[in-house]
Amino acid sequence: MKENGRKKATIYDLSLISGSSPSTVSAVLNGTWRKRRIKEATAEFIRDLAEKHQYTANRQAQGLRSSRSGLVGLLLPVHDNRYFSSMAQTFEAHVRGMGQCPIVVSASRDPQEERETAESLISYSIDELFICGATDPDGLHEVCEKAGLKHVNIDLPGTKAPSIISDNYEGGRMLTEAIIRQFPADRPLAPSDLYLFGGRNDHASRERIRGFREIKRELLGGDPDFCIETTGYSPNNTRMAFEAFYKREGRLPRAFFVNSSINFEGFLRFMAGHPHETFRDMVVGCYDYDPFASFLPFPVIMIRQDVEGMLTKAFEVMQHARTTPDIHLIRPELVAPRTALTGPLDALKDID
Amino acid sequence: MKENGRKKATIYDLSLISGSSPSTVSAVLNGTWRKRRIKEATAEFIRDLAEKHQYTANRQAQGLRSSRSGLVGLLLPVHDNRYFSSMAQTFEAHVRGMGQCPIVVSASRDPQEERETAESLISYSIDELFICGATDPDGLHEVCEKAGLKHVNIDLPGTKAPSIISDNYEGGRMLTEAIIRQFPADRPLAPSDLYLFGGRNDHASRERIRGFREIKRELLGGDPDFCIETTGYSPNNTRMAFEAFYKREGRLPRAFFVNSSINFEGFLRFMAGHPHETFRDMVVGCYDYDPFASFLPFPVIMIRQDVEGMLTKAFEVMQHARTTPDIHLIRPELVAPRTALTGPLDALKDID
DNA sequence: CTTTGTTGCACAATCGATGGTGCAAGAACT
DNA sequence: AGTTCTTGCACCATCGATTGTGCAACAAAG
Repeated sequence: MKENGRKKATIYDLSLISGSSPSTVSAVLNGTWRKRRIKEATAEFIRDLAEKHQYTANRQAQGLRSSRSGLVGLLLPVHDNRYFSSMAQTFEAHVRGMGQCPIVVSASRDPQEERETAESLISYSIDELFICGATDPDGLHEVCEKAGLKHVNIDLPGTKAPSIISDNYEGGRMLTEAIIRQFPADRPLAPSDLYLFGGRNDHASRERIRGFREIKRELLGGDPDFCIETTGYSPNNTRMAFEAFYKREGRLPRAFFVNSSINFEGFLRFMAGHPHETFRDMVVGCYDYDPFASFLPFPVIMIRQDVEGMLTKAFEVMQHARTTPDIHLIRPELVAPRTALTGPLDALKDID
Repeated sequence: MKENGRKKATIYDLSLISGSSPSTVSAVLNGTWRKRRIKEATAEFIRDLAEKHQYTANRQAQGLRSSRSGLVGLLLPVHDNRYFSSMAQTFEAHVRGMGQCPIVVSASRDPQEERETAESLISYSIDELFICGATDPDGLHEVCEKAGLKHVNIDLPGTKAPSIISDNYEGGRMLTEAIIRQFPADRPLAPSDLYLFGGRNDHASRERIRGFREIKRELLGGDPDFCIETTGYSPNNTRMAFEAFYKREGRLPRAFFVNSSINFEGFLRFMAGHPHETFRDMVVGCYDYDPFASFLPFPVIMIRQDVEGMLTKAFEVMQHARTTPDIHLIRPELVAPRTALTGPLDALKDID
């Protein structure tokens, strides 16, 4: 009906139609009108007009003037993985709940790319940045700091901004203990039967390994160095580590701990090249949860990090604007084999 | 060293320092300076200054003036799933490759939320919108159209904008045929042995079902209606469908086709409540690929949609600014059981 | 009837970049 | 020397909102 042809209505359009000034229209539509002592009736009238003309504010103009964009960023290593994608899903729900707009980007665990990505987000004047699993949190801190951008670390800690991370030490212990207890007392695990694959020299890996080694010593009475193979985070390197092991030993370890589902995917690649029988009597623990992985043909014990808990804490820390580099540990959850947990997907309304 | 204390440098700052006018600085830094006949030397000088002061343009101001933001949107149903998260990953690479900024959001397969999300993106003046798996593509079309926003549909077609979708009919046939051929000739599948679970009344499901039924008739000589159970896309409804089936029949079908990995997750929930033996001699086909699902304790044949191919096509269509609602079919790939394909993750550099 | 307050709004500067237009200085040409 | 180009840039309006300030009009107080 209206002349709402192609271009969006602005406060100036509404100003002309309503006979009020642009500033009045602006105040009414952004909620500051009481402070400006604008009559209820005027406000009412303008609000109706806005609705009728489907007015929505131009966020760029708003942002330019107020230097707040309404954008909240989440920087991930990658999307394509259950842990990070559920982080994205949960993050989005939080941000939308606050009336802001989520913007999720990945930076491939590359310090340079991390910084450039952050710069790029900053050029859009994002209001806050959640840094998840960054390789170089302190480098990112500098970039953010210089731009006056509030930020917290998630999953991997930095030394200059608050960090919310999984309790990797405890998680490592829980998972390792669960692996060990999976074996009956009559054919118990020897220290050299239990390996750890994956991870690199980051805080998370180190803590998990610390937990792994400690509990091995406690429960198995030993903890040889050669049982630790840090392969980095690439699936292919992980596969090659398993191939090498297999070639060397003629078999797989009776049990092993994989540092993440991405490393576990490397093991899948190994599996693809070997027959079913290779994987009997084997127990795997994985520091990540993936529902399909939980049902593989051998017992897979998993750790599910408390994504909801971590993000809730992260938003809380962000609000209180603490800039002290405290570290908050969030306890993860042990997931028994053959377990299908519910997740963010279950929030979907399923209409047909 | 410089006074680059807290606030970012603007063209005005550089203008003062360089002695050139803001418009000259602007032209130099945005590349239009040749058109404006600015001396090479001047340009050089200003570029150096910009670098020294770490100048980056304020995208909001740019966007406000030019009504182009450099943001490119991808609207997904959900993040938390291998198909969509790999869509996000690939999308991001494309967009970044074009020097733009990706913005990926999900809308839970809810038509209302889809529209509101699009409106919200529009208020940021995004330049293009890729609509993936939308429940109501035509509703979204209207919203975009009204704002003059270029858009294409992916995964689920609309009737008013170009669409790039998986060849669901062919994929349905391929997958069904592969399931059937998994059974040896001496104990072949009967028509009533092969079911289909999941999906709703959308284009993708309909086409897959059409392929499923046709090939059943061709190869098995029959195709009873009761073998189709459309359960929607929620894991829980899918689980309940399997529970009901199991209670009714006292067993599972010898083989079934699940419409998506999300429905497959519903089956996992069923599995969690039943012992291993329940799942012997069973074959599953799933219209989606997940590496872990491929290694479950029974043969799982999967379809991998050609995410890279679909997006490449989508960007191409977007560029050519076709607005005719053509439908482009992209052939998916059949994935044999126990297969670990490489994906976007493999592009990561893995440094340690 | 003046003085002092309050109410309700309009005006105009501003955020940082873009792009049309104008204009001086020097070159080229007659 | 006078006219016409060309070169190289400066000026200024503009995008759509926000916000500090000013000021009528009317009410209340003295």
